[in-house]
Amino acid sequence: MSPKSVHAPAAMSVAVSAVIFAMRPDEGGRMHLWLPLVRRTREPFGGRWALPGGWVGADESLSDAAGRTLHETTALRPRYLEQLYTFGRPDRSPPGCDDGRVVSVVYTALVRGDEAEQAEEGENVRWFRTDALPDLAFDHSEIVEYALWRLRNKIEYAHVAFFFLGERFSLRQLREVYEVILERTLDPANFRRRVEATGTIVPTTERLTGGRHRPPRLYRTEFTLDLRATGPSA
Amino acid sequence: MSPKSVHAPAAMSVAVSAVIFAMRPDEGGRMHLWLPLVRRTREPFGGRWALPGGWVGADESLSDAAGRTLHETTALRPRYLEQLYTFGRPDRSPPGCDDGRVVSVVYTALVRGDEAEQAEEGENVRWFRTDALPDLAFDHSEIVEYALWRLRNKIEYAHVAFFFLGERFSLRQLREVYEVILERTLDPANFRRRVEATGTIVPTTERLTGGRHRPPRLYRTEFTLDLRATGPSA
DNA sequence: TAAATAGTGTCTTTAAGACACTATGGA
DNA sequence: TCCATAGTGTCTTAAAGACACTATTTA
Repeated sequence: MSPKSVHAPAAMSVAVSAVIFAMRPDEGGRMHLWLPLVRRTREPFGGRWALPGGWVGADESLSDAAGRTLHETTALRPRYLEQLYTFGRPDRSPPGCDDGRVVSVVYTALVRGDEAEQAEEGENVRWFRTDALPDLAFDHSEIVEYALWRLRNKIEYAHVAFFFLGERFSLRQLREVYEVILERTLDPANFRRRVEATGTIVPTTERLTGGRHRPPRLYRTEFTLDLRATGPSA
Repeated sequence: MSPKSVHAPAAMSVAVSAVIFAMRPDEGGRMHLWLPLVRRTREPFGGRWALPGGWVGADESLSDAAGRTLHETTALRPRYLEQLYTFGRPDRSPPGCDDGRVVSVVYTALVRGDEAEQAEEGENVRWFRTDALPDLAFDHSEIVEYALWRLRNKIEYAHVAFFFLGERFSLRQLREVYEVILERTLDPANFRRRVEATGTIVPTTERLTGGRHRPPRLYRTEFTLDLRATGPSA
């Protein structure tokens, strides 16, 4: 038997959240993926960590709302912001929750490591390594898992790695982004050939000095994300 | 200057729509991609064709709502239903529209050709070839374009072609699905090798008789879509 | 036996991976 | 001069494509 048809919209709130990824070294200098979480100050899940987010304004697009709310909590302004998935199970919030039913449109954002440094951190905002996350509020653990899965797939066929890096980068830095996300090492020689063949990077005359070894050439990319390629401009 | 922060949810309605694809021959026997549209009986866009859809019930998941509303209008029960994208620009509905602001979670569904035959058709529900669509209501033309783009990409790496076919199928039928979606011909020999190598199809002892030529072997697949691979169970 | 499609074999091209080797700046 | 990493060359393997060829059923 089918459920009854619905002739009028039900009462529902629309929220946005963001999974914000950054590539940063740990204390030992090893690179990892990190994301910022905010501590909930209210029930439900008071005290638990959650993805940054908030309500969508009446005259605001979903992506604008995602950009605004993540800026309000983390002070970040990512260059990359893409819709990930919309979560709307009726039981997402525990029973007796004030907010009623909430549909969350979740975005993935990518920021550079140096941007992440500048991001405000405090008692209620903190960066976590993706391989050492606490149990999150709501279904946010599941959401992060899915965002990681999508990022790993996406990096294989889309030019998203550049969003983790600055204007100029060495091939080692680029390779490190791939290695951390794919969780395996890549042959430097083969990686170089592959990425050079795609034609998405351009060598500059600059070199990266400071290491105690031969300084690598720096590259740049004119590549700017075509949003039509990843999702409509919505 | 940033927009003001939003401390309470705004009034918004959540709707679902479905882009339902089927593979069917035209009068001349040539295969094409088709989708069912419904004629709007109310303003805005009264008389224009639109994607089937409706409101999300208060205690209904988004995918359940998508399945229910598309069944109500087309009588179809697709085996494949996947979230495509969520559209929420504030100006999606023309000004002065009764429904207020609407956020639409759009799903893609795949059905077999013989199922499509059974689907009710009438004055207000009709199948259209994807290469000969009228101007649709709202932003639905843009949505269909994006769904087509995603389908073309998806068929390259995911096992979605089987959802267009019945329990048993010849390699030619499978190849035809690929050819129609990718809009190019594929070498039969190389296609056979490629699809056999993936191990997703199993030969049966049956053959497809009736043609005036050597009858092809029929294959089947135990493959059932793992929804975790395409999107979380939401 | 002719038409038509099923199905096989094989050569070429291209991309990916393994890995040895040379190059060069800094301590 | 040695160390560490940058960067090159080359061989092997696997996959994709082109295309000739054989096989089998129905009209």
